[in-house]
Parts: sequence; C-alpha cells; structure tokens
Amino acid sequence: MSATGITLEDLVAELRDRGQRATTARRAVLAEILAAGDTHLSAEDLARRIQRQHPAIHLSTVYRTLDALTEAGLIAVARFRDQPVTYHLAVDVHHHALCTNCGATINLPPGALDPLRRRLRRDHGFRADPRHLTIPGVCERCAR
Amino acid sequence: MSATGITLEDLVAELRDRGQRATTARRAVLAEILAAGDTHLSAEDLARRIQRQHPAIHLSTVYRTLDALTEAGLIAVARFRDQPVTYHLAVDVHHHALCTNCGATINLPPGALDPLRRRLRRDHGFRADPRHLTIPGVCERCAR
DNA sequence: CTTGATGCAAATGGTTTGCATGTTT
DNA sequence: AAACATGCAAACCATTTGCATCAAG
Repeated sequence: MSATGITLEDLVAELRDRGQRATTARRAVLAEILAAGDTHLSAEDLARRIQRQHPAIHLSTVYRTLDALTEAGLIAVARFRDQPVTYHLAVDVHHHALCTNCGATINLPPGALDPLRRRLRRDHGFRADPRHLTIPGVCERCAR
Repeated sequence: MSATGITLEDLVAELRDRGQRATTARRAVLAEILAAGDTHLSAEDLARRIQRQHPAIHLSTVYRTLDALTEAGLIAVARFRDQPVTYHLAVDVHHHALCTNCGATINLPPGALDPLRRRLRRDHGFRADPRHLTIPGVCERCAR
C-alpha cells in the first residue's frame, strides 16, 4: 500500500521547487519519513532515528523541519487521542483509518469521504475539509 | 439543535447511578457544560466561568472533574488542531462538524457516518469507531 | 556574501500529580 | 468514620523561541 515509487530525490526536487533549501536535516527527515512507509512517526521518533546517523541534528531542528515540510505540502500531520502529533508523506494520501489497538494505519482513497462531504454540504451548508482526518477504530487483524 | 430537555438534576442523577459523588465542583462543571449548549468549552473556559460563582474551585479540580465525567460517559471530548481539548454533553451526540473559522459546531445525527463505516468494513475489514470524530470545515455563514 | 537554517538552552502552555486537608456518603 | 474529592504548588512533556553561529544558494 505504500509502494509509491517516490524517491528521496523526488522529494528534494519538490522541496526546491517550493523555494525551500535542501539541507542535511531536511534530507534526513524526508529520508526517514520515506523509509517509514505507512507508519506514522512523531518528532521524537524521527529525531531518535536521524541521530543514529547525524548525532548533531537537534530535536528542535526536527520540529522546525517538520513545519517547513508540512508548509511545503510534502508531508502531512495526523493526530490521535493523547499521542503526540505524527507525520507522514503527503503524496496523494488524504485520509486515514488508525487502529487504536495496534497502531496500524489504513490509507483511504482520496474520494472515500466524498459522499459524507456532499451530505454535509447539502443538509447543513457545511464545507467539510477532511484532509487530515483520522478515523479511529479496530483493524481487521486486531478484530481477531 | 441543543433543545434536549436534559436538566442538571438528570445529569446529577446519572452521575450518582454510576457510583460517583455529586460534589459542588461536579455540579458546577455539569451546569456550565449544560448552559453552553452546542458550544465547546476547554478546561480553562470552564474554570473561568465556574469561578465567577465559586472562586475556590481550582483549575486542577476542573481537569479531574472532566476526567471523571468523561469516564462516567456524561460528557465527551473533542479535539481540533492545536486548540486545547474541549468538552460537551455526551447525550446522544455522536459526531461533530466544527467550523475552523468561527468555532461553531454542527451536531450530526448518529447515523451520519454509517455509510462510511460500512464501506470501511467491507473494503478494509476496518471497524470504525467514530464516536468522537470532529470534522473540520467551514460553516454556512462563514462561507459567506 | 546574503539569507535562511541550525544548535543549544531556556521558556511556554496545557495538563497531571503528590500531598495535606476538606467534603460526601 | 471511611472513602473520596479538592486546593495548591510543583512536576511534566510536547512543542516553541531567542540568539549566536553555520551552511546553502
């Protein structure tokens, strides 16, 4: 499901296109997020992993980098419950279902929420913007 | 839309039924949440309001009370973005849409997400539990 | 060389906790 | 009286920020 053929260089190029600098820290963050596939990582997760290779890269830099990458549209944010915020590649992934038991993530196709959006619009005049919506529940394996 | 005929005494009775004590602080919190109707209040919002009548009730007590009431199923939690967590009556309100512009809340009928749940179940074996889901977007008035 | 990114340490802000005391049952 | 809730101050923890230094364009 995460077999997008995206490479680190694609992401770096994209970053440059948005007028952002491609620094060591940013490459490292992108590389780890790319390597993580569907797994969602917190800022601290990322810092720990990155520091195996680049001990000098500071947690605060990771936070600032994550902000920059989010702003650039390369990565997206997901929150759930009390857990710290997590990040993942934004490439055409729009909604998630998150297993509250094992933490597994299911990426939903971009249109999955369209019927709901239409209904909200029609019945309540409400323009839903569910780009970063995470739906809690229990995944197939955990359901037994 | 918040014209549920629920009274403070209903809530207090419910609380007692769950084996919890009906203290001044808990009554005060329930009263404010009830008075707030569809508005979502943070712990600090509630503390400020409560302290107008009961200056001695401490913010930490409000937090502990909110935990207790949530545990008892009387109130429910909603999160959005970076904002602090907010609380509202749990009585048969299951999903929300929240205007990111003005903060207005739209309560969706309990079945509003059923089609989505069915699809997730059928296509991914995923049992969604969207009890506390809050859908961001822009409400009718703010859309112009 | 100029602008923006980084490391570090310190600050922030929402939330939680330990403990002695007060209140509910 | 026993069990539990509360007030207060202090701790926590994820995240942010100020500032001097460093690296990318």
